Amino acid sequence: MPAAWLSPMKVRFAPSPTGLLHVGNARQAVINWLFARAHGGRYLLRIDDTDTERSTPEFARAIEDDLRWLGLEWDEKAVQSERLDRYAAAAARLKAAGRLYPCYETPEELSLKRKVALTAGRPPIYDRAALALSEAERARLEAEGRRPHWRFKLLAGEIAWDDLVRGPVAFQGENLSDPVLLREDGRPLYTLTSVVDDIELGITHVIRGEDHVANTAVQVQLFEALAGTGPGGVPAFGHLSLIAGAGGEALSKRLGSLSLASLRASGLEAMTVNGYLARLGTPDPIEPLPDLAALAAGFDLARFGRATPKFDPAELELLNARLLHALPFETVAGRLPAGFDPALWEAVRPNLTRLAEAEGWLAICRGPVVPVIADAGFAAQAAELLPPEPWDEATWVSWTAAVKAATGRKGKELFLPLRLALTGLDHGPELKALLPLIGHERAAARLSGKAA
RNA sequence: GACCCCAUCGUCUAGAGGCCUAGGACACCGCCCUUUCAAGGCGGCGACACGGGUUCGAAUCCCGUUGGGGUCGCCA
Repeated sequence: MPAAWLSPMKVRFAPSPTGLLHVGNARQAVINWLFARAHGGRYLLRIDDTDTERSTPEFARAIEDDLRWLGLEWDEKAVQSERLDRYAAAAARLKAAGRLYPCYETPEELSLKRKVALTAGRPPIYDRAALALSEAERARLEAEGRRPHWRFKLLAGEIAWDDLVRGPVAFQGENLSDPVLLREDGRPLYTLTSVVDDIELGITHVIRGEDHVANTAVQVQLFEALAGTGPGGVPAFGHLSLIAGAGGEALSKRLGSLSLASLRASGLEAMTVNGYLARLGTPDPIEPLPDLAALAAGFDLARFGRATPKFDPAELELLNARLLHALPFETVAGRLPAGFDPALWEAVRPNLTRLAEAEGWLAICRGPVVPVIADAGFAAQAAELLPPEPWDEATWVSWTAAVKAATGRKGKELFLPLRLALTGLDHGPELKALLPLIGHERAAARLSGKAA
């Protein structure tokens, strides 16, 4: 019996709806999805909206729209703001176990402490002053009207795990700061909610950015406190390197136009974005692939390097064009303007950078097109030689041969004026494919200088 | 500032001491094909950050320098 059946793999993508999805987030989403798909696992979308000040339903909706556009459908969805009772229960257990302790410093006091530690050359780790408070002191603070926030008491000693992408990673508990799990107003914080959900929703593999490595060290102890160390306790972790801008600048801080929504609005194909994000940072070629299944085949987390790759929008452009050039008609038919057929698509496809450009070529066939004619005599002569319909791909060859024989023109002298007259442009798809689509009536009119 | 990670062609990377006069993909350049563009075929340009070690031998190991990234929130 396959082990996967006994303990199905399950991953999650957990965005916080405090902004639009950007390429960095999207990369995590794609990679998690592919990982689940490649291993027959499940994919959970978790909306991390515990930051009530910054989270909005609009952003949550926009994120879901972006994911659907990419094709990253989720098997399950959880919303943290609907699970507050779970977090409260977990916090109660931690308090009972003596791992959660009340602290009374104000944010101002804490930032002062950090500043002092920093200038003294010490790491800005919480000094656990609250742990030394006597019962009487706590009572006095409470009497002053102070409400506590609660910290998780970290254990000293090594915290180690075998990272799915980074290999062995180790931290010393004493070098870490006790994380705040409950705010003064009682709201639970990410460090807690994430672990509670990972346990209760059965997450087996946590794949996230390397900005979370230190969190993982802290959360490993939380997993152990809440779920134990046995199977089903601490999940496996993989920390992907973050991506940088083309200039090497950190991306997370300069999202700028790199939101997924802007990429989508610019007319890129979803598979262009998926393919680029799934391959960047791996030795596998960034290549046009028809669908997510093709990307999932051979997907291996271990292929991601530890260095920080650069995200280059120009690569996206190139990939999009290559993708379009290989796209079968059936795949895009629904997104093409009415009037497109396989023949026109085949003719036009190699000239596209963006799918939206296809419409322009349809207009060339349908008209009206204002012809560009430099030599009216030549054009008229060519019009005379137009054979009667029906036309097919051979028509162009036989017609231009006849024009060549009659006028003595050849090469560029022959072909460019015809293209200009027929399409109004000096470049475009092969005319042997376009001519039958333009048809006799319009071709004749255009060659005689009339818009048609 | 402290701690962690990283450092090979323009870009993504292969490389786990001799197989490397460093391989691939994309980009770029040239040729072929071609009315143009694209596609395709063939070819070319192009890199081990720097300095010390270790070794018979280093892109590969060690130390340092420099550069880049990350973390150090009552954000996630």
